[in-house]
Amino acid sequence: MRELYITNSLSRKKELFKPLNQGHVGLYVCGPTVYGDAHLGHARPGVTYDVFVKLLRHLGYKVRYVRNITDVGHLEHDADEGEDKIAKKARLEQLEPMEVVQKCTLAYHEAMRMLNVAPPSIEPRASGHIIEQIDLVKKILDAGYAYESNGSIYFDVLKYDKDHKYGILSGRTLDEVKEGTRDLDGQQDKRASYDFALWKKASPEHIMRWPSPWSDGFPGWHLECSAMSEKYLGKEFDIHGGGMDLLFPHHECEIAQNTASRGCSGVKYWMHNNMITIEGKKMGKSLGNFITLPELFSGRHEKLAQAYSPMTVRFFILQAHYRGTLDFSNEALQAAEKGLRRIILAAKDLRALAVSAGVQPAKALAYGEFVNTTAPDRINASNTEVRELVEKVYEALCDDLNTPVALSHIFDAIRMINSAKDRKITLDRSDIQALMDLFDNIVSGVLGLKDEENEGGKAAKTIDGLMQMVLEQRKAAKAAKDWATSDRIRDDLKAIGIQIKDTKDGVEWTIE
RNA sequence: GGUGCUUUGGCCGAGCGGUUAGGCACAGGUCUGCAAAACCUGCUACAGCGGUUCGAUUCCGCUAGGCACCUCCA
Repeated sequence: MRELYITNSLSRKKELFKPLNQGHVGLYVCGPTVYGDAHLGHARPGVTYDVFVKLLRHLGYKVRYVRNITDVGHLEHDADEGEDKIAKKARLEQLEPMEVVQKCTLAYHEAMRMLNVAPPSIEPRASGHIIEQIDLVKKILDAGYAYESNGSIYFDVLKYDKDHKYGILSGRTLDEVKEGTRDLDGQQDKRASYDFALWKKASPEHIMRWPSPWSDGFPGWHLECSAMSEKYLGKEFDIHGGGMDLLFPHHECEIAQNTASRGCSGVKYWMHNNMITIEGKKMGKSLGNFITLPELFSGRHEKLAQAYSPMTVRFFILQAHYRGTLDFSNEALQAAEKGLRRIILAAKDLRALAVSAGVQPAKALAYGEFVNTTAPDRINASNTEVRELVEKVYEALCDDLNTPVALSHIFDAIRMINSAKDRKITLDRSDIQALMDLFDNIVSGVLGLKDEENEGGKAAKTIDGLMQMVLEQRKAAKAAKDWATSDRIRDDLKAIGIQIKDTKDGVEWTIE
């Protein structure tokens, strides 16, 4: 199997990926807290880990991809004292908390589907794993790394730090954590400000509550990922992913919980995707720069100059490396839209080339006759060149999922395809086959870039038929040198968003 | 305040101790009845100041700006 390197947040270095079990990968990614619309920020990990999983599967791994839904325990303002996000939303909208959860989960799924993000193998919910979480709390208590206080259970960070060292992922020492932790009101139950809740006793008005040996209450936020990852992937698994903002404290606490309960940190490789920023700043409700995915897809937001299709958003995300921040702007999205279009059109042209594969173009010239001597060598495509190019794409993807570099090589392939279409170069059958494989397996398969226009199905066929009729008219007009009519047809089509292209091989058209 | 990251051409965004990333935009050309598309060509940048080196955008230090985490966040 091809070597794959990923940046492990634990070491902050690129490491060769070695699965715990030959040929199998266990991957856990922190999913959304379902209390609001899916937003631009959700698209990043969604797309990133989707590409990662598709790459792993394409390389031949069997992947179990677990992505959770947080539907309880995630509190506002402070991890221990705030109101539950979902309960708050439910109160505001006068819904059952589970109605909020259902509504938001469906919306999230729909947004992911539109982005061509495949569903995970397992999508467990925190509320469906209360028993496992209570069990985990018991284990941590038994191991002596937690204490009960007034019906709530807290993790004893100080004791844990003495035995195991707290902060291995974030690179913080306990002293640093102490200094950075604010002292808040209502923390009297905790021995130290940096201790975190494993189980919280519910106040009388708190509606999301479950019985436990300690109190009627609810699990701490960090608990669910430890409990569910162990249940579905085992005490130790390969990769844990999530957004960089979760690195501390969420993932740090997971490691502490895992180690305290199972004796090992549980995760071999930690992967973190960076944030999408808007005007250089992280997206957040308080900053007023919050864009949801439905808004993005419809263009209905004051910051949006137009609507952007899901594929445009996907391509936009893939044009940057997942570990870097990616800044949203209309200019960047518009550039992405055009870049994506180029890929989609090239894919169509390639299919057309493939149909006639093996048939040398009638007017094909000898190599030297058309090559501009000042032109770079790359237009002189050859078997080796296509093969090298495909190899580079794989290399880039296996080098810590470097999608921007992979795309840059794919654009080189597109230049080849276009040149072949223009008969500036010739591609033989094996070249075309190799390029077809590249587009099917990587562009469409792994990167998940698909032709959105071609999804209409029935309607597309009707339009196709109509277009043939219209173009027939135009052809007749042209034959009669009735340029006024042929131009009018072209301009009228343009006005309704259909663009005509006269090529050597006939007329092509695209919907803008 | 603590910790970490970052600063690339008009815009987005890779990368590396010495060789053109790529996309978008822009300009010129080829093709075409015209146009569009496509193709070719041009645009060669790495915050500032020092240092290491035969050589630094790439390593080190300082200065300036930006960001993230430390509080819920993908």
